[in-house]
Amino acid sequence: MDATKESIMAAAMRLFAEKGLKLVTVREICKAAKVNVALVNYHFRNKNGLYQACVERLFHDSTGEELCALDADVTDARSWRTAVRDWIFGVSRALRATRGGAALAAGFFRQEMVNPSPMCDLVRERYFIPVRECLLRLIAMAVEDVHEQRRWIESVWSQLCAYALADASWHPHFRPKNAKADEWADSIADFVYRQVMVGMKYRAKRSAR
Amino acid sequence: MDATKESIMAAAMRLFAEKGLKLVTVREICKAAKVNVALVNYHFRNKNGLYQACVERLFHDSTGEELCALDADVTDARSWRTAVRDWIFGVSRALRATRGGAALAAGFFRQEMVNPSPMCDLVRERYFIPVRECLLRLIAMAVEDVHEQRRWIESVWSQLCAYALADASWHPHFRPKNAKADEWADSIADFVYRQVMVGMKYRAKRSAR
DNA sequence: TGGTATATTATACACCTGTTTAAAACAAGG
DNA sequence: CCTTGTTTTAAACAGGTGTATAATATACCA
Repeated sequence: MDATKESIMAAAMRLFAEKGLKLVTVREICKAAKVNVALVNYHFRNKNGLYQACVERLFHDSTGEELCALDADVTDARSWRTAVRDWIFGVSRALRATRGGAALAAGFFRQEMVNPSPMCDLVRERYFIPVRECLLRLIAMAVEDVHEQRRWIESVWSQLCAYALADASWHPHFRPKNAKADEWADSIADFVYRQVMVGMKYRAKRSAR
Repeated sequence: MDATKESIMAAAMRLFAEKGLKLVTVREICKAAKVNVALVNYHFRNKNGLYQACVERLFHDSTGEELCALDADVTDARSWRTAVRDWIFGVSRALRATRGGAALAAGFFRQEMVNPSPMCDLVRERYFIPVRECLLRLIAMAVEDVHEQRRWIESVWSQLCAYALADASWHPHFRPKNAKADEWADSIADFVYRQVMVGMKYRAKRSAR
């Protein structure tokens, strides 16, 4: 019954994540899913409906749940540091995942970031904002000024996103030769972590909460 | 004579910068240029030829020339600091230009970065690399380790690029309310500058050169 | 087994894509 | 004037796009 529906969604997710809504054709999806062209309209109303279904599923079982709770157990400077580090490495690896659901989410994210579809809002509210909020809470434990907090978030976020946004064919040109892609990316994440550690110092606040 | 040729190129540049090679149609360009559809093939061989002509012109009178010479006059710590600052603000403003040739260059850059065309190499060699090389020379005056130099470049570059890469519709969501776009972007550029100043210290080297 | 609802198929529709062609308009020099 | 070379035009080409339709196949329950 919905075996074909699943087959279509699987192919669609892969292709949409790779090329975005506009550059993927319905026939392309159906050929990859080995089903008739009319079935996407039958099961999903139209191309946009299929895209919408993909986004909703992908960000319903929200990919970044553990990234939103990293600030929960912070009690002292040491746990704060590990939380920050886990967040940075978690986001870094999520954004450049190449396999599994995380890779699909990263693809949709990249597409929506650069070429927003009507589903852009959902992706933002359901994924970006919550994940960033967690980092905001962590940073708020160390930085007083609200604007400075935002600048720090933007700093960390943009450095990690750059890898996901730039097409993969660019990376080799901006990387030391003889350096493996993953190792270099991790070394950059570590650099961001060190930046944060140098730039701010955790201090326990008993005031709010 | 070449009045129509110019008209076509002007319209094409604007549209390519906005939507990229694949999402712009020949008819769309010709309608904007108020010329017949066949003229783009007559004057530029085909759609790709037109795109190629746009890129070549745009990056021939290379937009970022002054950004490549900022390290020339550095003699002491103070001139080094202003050179770094000028580079950061120069690149930041170039990448988010909204008018003139710089805006077109920024658009093509964004498109090539995310959805590379066959002209990607030219854009990289003629624009990215030289501009980044200048920052590399500046950083090399303060940081010994070669890998650390690269990480710094990547750090600065990615933070500035993030603004250009993310679609403009995203920015309002990641910005303090009541903050004007340009002011906020400048404040981020200043933040990057401060990061660099905190992270490294200029020291005169009489060794090489 | 027959009947009904669901799922799938092949095909067609109207429109858009980049590109081509042959005819027309134009320029300028003899 | 006519001729020659260049530019512009309208029309058409072959192929691709999303979507709709009517006919078939399949499932499942009475």
